Amino acid sequence: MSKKTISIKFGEKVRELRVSKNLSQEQLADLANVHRTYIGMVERAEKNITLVNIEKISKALNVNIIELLK
Amino acid sequence: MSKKTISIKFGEKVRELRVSKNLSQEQLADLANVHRTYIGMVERAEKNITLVNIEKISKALNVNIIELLK
DNA sequence: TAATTGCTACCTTTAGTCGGTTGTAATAAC
DNA sequence: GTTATTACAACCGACTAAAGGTAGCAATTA
Repeated sequence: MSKKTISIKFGEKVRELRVSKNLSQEQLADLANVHRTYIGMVERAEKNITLVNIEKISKALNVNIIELLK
Repeated sequence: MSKKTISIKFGEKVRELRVSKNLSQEQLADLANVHRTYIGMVERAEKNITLVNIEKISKALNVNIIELLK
């Protein structure tokens, strides 16, 4: 039974996919049209991301939203 | 190809599942520990819900988060 | 007419932006 | 083998926009 919060799991998944696609935080931010510092905050689970931004990031990473929540 | 935003699709799904389980907005709100009117706003896509509240509602509906985003 | 939902308005908290600085690690270069 | 140079991510306030959350009443429906 995992103690990891949903935000932590989500952030880890974003980082994993971003790195696997050889993107910097800034590059991903540009693709998703969010601020560069925001990607770092999401990956570190410092922010409680909204549904619209979850969708933006999933599109920027070229994966289905569901992949980010598995 | 659907023009429905992710928030609209999400709200419809919440309502569909809530009704199918014979819950009022208020009952679901109590289960999820959010306010009664908030559930209505989410179902009507008037709010851009955050990940933490998505999780609360999915647990209250007793479904996996993924079910709410399909 | 009782239960449920919608709508409006409001306040508090936090998501999300912005511009900058700092530390690190790798590469090359002299 | 110490010096740029480059790229990256963490961190830092300060700020703005929007989400979270509540209350009251109108409208709807069973």
